[in-house]
Amino acid sequence: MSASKTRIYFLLQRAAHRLKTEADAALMRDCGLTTAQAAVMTIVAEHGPVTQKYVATTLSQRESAITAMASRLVKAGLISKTRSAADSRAFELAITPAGERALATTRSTFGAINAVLDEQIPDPDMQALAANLEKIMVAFGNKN
Amino acid sequence: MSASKTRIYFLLQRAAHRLKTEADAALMRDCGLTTAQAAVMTIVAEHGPVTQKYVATTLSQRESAITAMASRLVKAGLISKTRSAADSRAFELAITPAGERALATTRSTFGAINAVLDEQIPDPDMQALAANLEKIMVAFGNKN
DNA sequence: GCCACATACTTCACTAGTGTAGTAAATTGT
DNA sequence: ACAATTTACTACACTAGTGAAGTATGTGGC
Repeated sequence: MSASKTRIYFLLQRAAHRLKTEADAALMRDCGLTTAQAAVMTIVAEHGPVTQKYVATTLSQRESAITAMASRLVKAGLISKTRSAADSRAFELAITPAGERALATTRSTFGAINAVLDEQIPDPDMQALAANLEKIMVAFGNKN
Repeated sequence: MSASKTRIYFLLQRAAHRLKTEADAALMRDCGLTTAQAAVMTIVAEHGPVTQKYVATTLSQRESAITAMASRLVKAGLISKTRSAADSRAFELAITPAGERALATTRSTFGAINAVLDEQIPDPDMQALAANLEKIMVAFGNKN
């Protein structure tokens, strides 16, 4: 079963879209966040003060996407954005206490989603899935 | 390796996003289409005249997304949109000759993308990946 | 020291999707 | 037969991304 026979491109996109839509609805209901916001906030929270460029590269996105996302998160009081002392072109993004609290509430929501995934895809298959997705990441990208 | 340990949610989203971005760029360069447009046109071309509801359900999207997409495709002359004789609430979407030609040019572009995927993920693994993505489709959705 | 280039970010027009609230046509129950 | 409900689609405000063009700051070569 080659890529073309499995129509793997569209299958991957549809699976990702369905999962995203479900996760978005659950996260919005439980935490008032979108999954895209949670992704950025997780990076900011885990890797200390980071530049927008760092977030963009980590998420394989353009800087302009992060400009818009950061302004929404700052407006919502979830992250802070201050000029870097070391490089006055750059900004430092940091998580706020409110952001930390919001992020904490996402754990159980993602926990529930992961539980459904674990139920449907047991351990060795999950590992294989992760490995195959990593291979796709390698095949397409790291042209950062 | 459970879902949470592999961070499977974000891994899947990033892999899908990278692949989509690459495919979008290649398709725009070669055929002047986006992958989202190609997805809708493929459905319209393969399943004869279809309603917008059918396209929305097939792609796990809302009808409002198809309203907007259809109007862009009609504007570009790639599909036609006519009132259904059987149900005058509904429309019938059909591919135009220009749409057919545009869609034909996408084959080799998707062929090239599939070749990269096949190179990175050989046969048995590709089959496993497809099966696991199908499981995600089952776990999240078919609430149509 | 300065000029050319690279880097960090912004802005804008665009595609593409959700979700809610609406309209008009079809269907169903009694 | 006709009211209530469902269905197919639209409109709108919103999030979220690309890609191209622009600004301002940093950096390396000479």
